[in-house]
Amino acid sequence: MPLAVIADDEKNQLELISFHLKKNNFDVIAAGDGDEVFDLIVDHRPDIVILDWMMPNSSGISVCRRIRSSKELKKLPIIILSARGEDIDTSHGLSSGADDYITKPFSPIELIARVNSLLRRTNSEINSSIIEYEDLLIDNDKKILQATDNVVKIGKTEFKILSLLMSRPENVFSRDQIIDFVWNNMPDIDNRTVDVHVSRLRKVLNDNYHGTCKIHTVHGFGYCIQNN
Amino acid sequence: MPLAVIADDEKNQLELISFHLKKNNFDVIAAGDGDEVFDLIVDHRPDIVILDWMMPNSSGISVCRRIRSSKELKKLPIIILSARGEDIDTSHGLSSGADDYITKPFSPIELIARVNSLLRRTNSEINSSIIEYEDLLIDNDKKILQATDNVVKIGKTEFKILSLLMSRPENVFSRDQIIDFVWNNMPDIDNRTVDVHVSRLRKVLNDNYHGTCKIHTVHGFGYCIQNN
DNA sequence: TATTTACGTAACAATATTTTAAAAAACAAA
DNA sequence: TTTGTTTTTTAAAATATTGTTACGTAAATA
Repeated sequence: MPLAVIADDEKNQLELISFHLKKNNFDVIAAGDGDEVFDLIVDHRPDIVILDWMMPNSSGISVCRRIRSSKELKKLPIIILSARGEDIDTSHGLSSGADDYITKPFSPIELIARVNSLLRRTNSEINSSIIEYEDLLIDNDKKILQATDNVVKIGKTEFKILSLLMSRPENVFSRDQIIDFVWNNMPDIDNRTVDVHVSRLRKVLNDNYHGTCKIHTVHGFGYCIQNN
Repeated sequence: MPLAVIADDEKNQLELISFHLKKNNFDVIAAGDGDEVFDLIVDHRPDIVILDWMMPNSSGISVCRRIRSSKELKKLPIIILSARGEDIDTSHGLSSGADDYITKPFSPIELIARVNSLLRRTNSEINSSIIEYEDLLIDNDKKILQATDNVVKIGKTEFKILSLLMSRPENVFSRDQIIDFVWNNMPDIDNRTVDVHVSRLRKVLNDNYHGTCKIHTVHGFGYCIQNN
């Protein structure tokens, strides 16, 4: 669940944006002015920030600048909201570094579309996309699993589970952790379902790959991938 | 720091644009008429050019044509400005080779957004004028697809989709990514629409080309172009 | 050992995804 | 305008994947 920090001094606007983001599976932290928002960003490390152009204390632009000049936050995706015809000259200027601009009024659909689009853009650049362990290789760009050089076809769910396990070899993941990751906290997924997918995954690996590692069951705890 | 050359015969306008670009970390060289501007471009090799439609001596459009017909400058990103009253059909303006087209009056924020967006677009691999993969060749200047040497006629949408896929062979693009690219983040394009265009693309390729690669479906993820 | 709890997996049902033809809508040219 | 082209939506059929159940087996506990 991605986390968005939004800042706008108009309470209505703030609630509206918040509502629509939440409806689309975002966690939302809302701020009413520009000073507040920077601290929130530092504390919570959101995946995206949405800033109103005009705010008390510190304008959207100035927050934006502070973000861009911070080593830690430099790459944080930022969307700026501005009213059409807002007088830019009297504000602190335009040197923003925002990734996208949306002019008010905008439709909720447009907002969500722009937010998602921006996240896709920035994610695909940042994701290193390849996870390797022993002679297994997951390529997230190509969406394939390579086992000792032959490409193995697996379903989306198995793909995600294997990605998770391989992201931290030898680390034991509980079924709940796996459900959180694969199904995004869907509350009504049965634990046994995880077993079934692991079982399928094992079968595929068994049939297509005879390397050194496999998925281990850690009784009472969960699963991990490991040698032996 | 990117360098922009701007040309406008109205001094106020010129200064305004210059001001905002500078605020946004651009270096700016300003020209007052159409003859002057071409020399400046040749001398300074800017990253982007912004031209007024109506100028003494040489119109924006004619400068634009000269740029596009120069081997060296062919790829230079160009934005054309025109007053709302100036009744120019957009297609004519764009067919002169401009990459974007803004009608006055525009807000500074819009200008900056468009400039940045254009720079992002043109920096990416996808817009390099020729994309080759196996025995397929896309020529972005001539807007044609060559399949093993015969020119194949395809629609604009199919052209763009194929461009995207071929820009990163074997990379899987989600339907949403495809929509982002082809329809410019339009929020209300149905995912099924992508399928239809891919379907048509496949048919065209099937009928006109018998090479080694084709468009693969990656169930649950999207499409990619690849051998086999 | 007997009992309880956890795990594995086959088989089936429920879902989801993809393909494509065809209708509707949008667009461009004459 | 009409005509022809391209694009988008729709919907139904074809595929593929996923989730549940049920029951056998294994491991832990007492």
